[in-house]
Amino acid sequence: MAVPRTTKRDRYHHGDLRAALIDTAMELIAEQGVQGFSLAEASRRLGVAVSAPYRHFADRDELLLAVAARAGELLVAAVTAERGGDAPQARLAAVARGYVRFAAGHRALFEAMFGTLTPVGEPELDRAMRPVKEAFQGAATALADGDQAAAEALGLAVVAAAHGYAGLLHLGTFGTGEEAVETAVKRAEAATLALIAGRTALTS
Amino acid sequence: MAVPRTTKRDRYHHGDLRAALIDTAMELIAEQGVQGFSLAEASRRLGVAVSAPYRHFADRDELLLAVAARAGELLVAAVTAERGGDAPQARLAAVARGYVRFAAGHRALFEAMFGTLTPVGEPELDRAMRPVKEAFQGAATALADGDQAAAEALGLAVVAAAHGYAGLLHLGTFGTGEEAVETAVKRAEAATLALIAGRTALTS
DNA sequence: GTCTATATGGGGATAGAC
DNA sequence: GTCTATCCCCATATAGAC
Repeated sequence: MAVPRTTKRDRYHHGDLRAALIDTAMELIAEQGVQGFSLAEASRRLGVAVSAPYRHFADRDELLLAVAARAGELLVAAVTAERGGDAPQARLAAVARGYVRFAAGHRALFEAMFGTLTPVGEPELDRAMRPVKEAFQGAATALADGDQAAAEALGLAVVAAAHGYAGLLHLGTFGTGEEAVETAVKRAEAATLALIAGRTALTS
Repeated sequence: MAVPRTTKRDRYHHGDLRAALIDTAMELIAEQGVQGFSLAEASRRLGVAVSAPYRHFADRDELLLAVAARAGELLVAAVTAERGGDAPQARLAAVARGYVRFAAGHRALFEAMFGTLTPVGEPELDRAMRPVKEAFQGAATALADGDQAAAEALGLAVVAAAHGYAGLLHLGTFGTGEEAVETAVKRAEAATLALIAGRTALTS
């Protein structure tokens, strides 16, 4: 009655359960959100015992942390993929657009990175965010006239704005659907340009 | 051994279980975070059966939604309480400071409002945020020269920035402790001033 | 060292009694 | 409106098979 998991001969060892768990977790989270995800269901999908994951992760949160780190890589990729002209202003605005678009297109993963699960200022999460911040600051450097502190301040301000618009979008402030996404993206871009225009106020 | 709940005679009916549940939930959330909160524990604290809450809330999420709404009221109060001079710029900056300070001082409640729990663009949550946005937009109006759309855009931009700095603070970007809080508050204030200075770019 | 089988305890949720 | 009883799912721990 029971369906055999593989025709040949079930390998006793999965092979790469750790990576498979992260992949499956990301799928489940994308389908049902973070709270809808369970170790048990991930194990079921992979055809392993519910206790198997504990060979690779101390607990559920540790797996979620690994997921958040992977999501961070995807976010970096999304942010650097968005292209927009050569002018420094345009590049920084493009990064902000990419950030909001990622949040819109991968809502559950985005929430997995920043959601409640965060125990207490998890250093792993800040580490995952570092490349993202660097992407923003890299684009901001050209606008800072060699002033390191100014570049850092501008980059962070644009990250914060993009992050905030993403949050408002998820709250429904701009409505729902593709139209809402575009509104949020446009607003984040405009705010980026405004921050650039008024950037002398950032380092008072 | 068991402590009687009332000296006189335990009323079979609690009286105002709904309100008591919201209060207790806020306490538990403040103590242990959102994920650490359970209906069962709240029921235990109130001396009622675990099934009693279901007369007042459809499920756990519905109670959390009520908590988020209450947290929103506290946030509005915190935001309007922060005073800072008469100049429109100073008032708007004060609102932003209040927002970040609230996020810092009531982290768990703040996360309860914006955390993962949000099913899908819950309208209740956006409703809870509306007064907050209005507080920002009210302060922004004086800077918009009677332009309604400009006031709305500026207000939202400042909300977004404040929200973003709050998120970065919780991630540990500015470190931990009171020092980190002050850094985030200062940065949010500076970003507000920068957005004001460059606000013509917001409504292109 | 990696996975299975199994057991414990807790929490969410429902049905029917009071 | 609340309680008791009940079910199911899940996180986690332990012992043992491979």
